[in-house]
Amino acid sequence: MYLYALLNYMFSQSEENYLKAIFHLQQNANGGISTSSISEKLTTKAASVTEMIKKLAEKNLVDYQKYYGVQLTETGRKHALLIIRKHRLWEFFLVKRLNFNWDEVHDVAEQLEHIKSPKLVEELDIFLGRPEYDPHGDPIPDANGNLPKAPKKRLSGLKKGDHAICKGFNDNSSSFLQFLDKQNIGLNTKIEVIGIESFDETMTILVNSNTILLSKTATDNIYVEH
Amino acid sequence: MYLYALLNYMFSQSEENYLKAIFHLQQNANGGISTSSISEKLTTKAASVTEMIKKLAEKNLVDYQKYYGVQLTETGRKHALLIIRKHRLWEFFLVKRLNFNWDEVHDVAEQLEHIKSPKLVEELDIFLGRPEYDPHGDPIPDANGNLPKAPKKRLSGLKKGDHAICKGFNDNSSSFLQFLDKQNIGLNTKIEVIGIESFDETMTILVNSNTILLSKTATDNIYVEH
DNA sequence: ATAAATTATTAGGCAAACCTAATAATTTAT
DNA sequence: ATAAATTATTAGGTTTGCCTAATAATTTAT
Ligand SMILES: [Mn+2]
Ligand SMILES: [Mn+2]
Ligand SMILES: [Mn+2]
Ligand SMILES: [Mn+2]
Repeated sequence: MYLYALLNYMFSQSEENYLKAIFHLQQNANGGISTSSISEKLTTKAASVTEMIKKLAEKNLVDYQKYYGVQLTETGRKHALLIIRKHRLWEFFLVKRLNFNWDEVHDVAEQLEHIKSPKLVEELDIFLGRPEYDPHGDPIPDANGNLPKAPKKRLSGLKKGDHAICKGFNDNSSSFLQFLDKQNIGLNTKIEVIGIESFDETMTILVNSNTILLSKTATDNIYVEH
Repeated sequence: MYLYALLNYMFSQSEENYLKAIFHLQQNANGGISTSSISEKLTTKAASVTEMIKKLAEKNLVDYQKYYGVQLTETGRKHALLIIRKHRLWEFFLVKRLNFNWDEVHDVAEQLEHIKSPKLVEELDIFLGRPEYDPHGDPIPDANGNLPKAPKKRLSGLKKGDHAICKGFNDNSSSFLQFLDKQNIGLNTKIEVIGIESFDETMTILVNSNTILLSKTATDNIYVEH
């Protein structure tokens, strides 16, 4: 597709990182994305964000209204999804083919997602068997930017006696992923809720016949299918 | 290895491209590498080269004597070899795993060679079965920067009646590689010299029972084992 | 040996992507 | 409704890596 090829060579790494950040911020927000939230996500200063936002608006990747934040245009959204597609395909590759652990792949994928080659993305996708989810359970957009949107439910929403399967995480940080490793919780792990403390919502669950305690913070960050 | 890890995160893409260019220029030259040759190889202006060279000298990657060109230091050479290792491993990956043709991989490898992750290089190498040669017949340096140095002989040096096996090319440009494809000449192709025109050294060779004519320019650019 | 031609360096600028400090607009509190 | 606090923008720098034009050193030709 011609548009795709064009899109693919047009933007700098920095611009791509802004698009991705705005896309992710839009997932849990309605209305314009604030300068400060972008600045926090990218650990840059607000002044730099304003500057970049103007450039992105110039290129029709975002709609920008001074003092009222930005929103991705359709073009901006498509390109953000392409970067996310590449990020997640590479993470899958690293874990499933190169023996990386799931807590080691993010930083490398942050680099690989900027490699510009439409053929590479397509062939990698084929090579990997067109995976639908990355190693953290996050959906991989297809070549047209379509996301298999499975509505996610938090483990913290379950009740005593409920059975569930772990399907993803809100927090993909190495430290949380390593914690999950220690508790033997991974993608598609079967879980049973044994009990919930009334005073702080600490949850007792059963994982592979082991009893484990999880804080409310932890259970909030675990998505399940129920 | 600590030195390796340090090296691996220290240099910009631009600096790495200079190191690689200088390394390749040193292969066919003795003494200092001239500013103009680097400028030509990287298609930048001489003034930019002088500037960058000073920075590389500052970082002890090259020895630089004003007006007499540069030479890589041991550290510079090690790092150049790491970039070349990555470049060639990725080319191998693209051709052998992702169905790229050998004339399509160079530009993508130019991007991939700058990805910074020692683990990625090592795991990729293992995944690919520790290949010794890239798809163009160029040797892949090992993790310590050692190159399997097979002395290369030009096809143009052979005589009527000689048999040989194609082992590499001096020119890795898409156009030359595509020309070779058309003539059914690839790595390890068996060749027999049928005759050589005395006036322009055009060579008649036998490839898979087909008779082919190759210009002196072409036979100069084909390396053989004999 | 000197002049001409070639090659390299320096000087001075520019664009991208950051920054800090100063100012302006909006939002929240009184 | 006004003042205070918060958030965003603008103004003015910095660094990296590139450029052109001017100058300097080296090499080649006479
Ligand atoms: Mn990630
Ligand atoms: Mn992920
Ligand atoms: Mn190459
Ligand atoms: Mn190659």
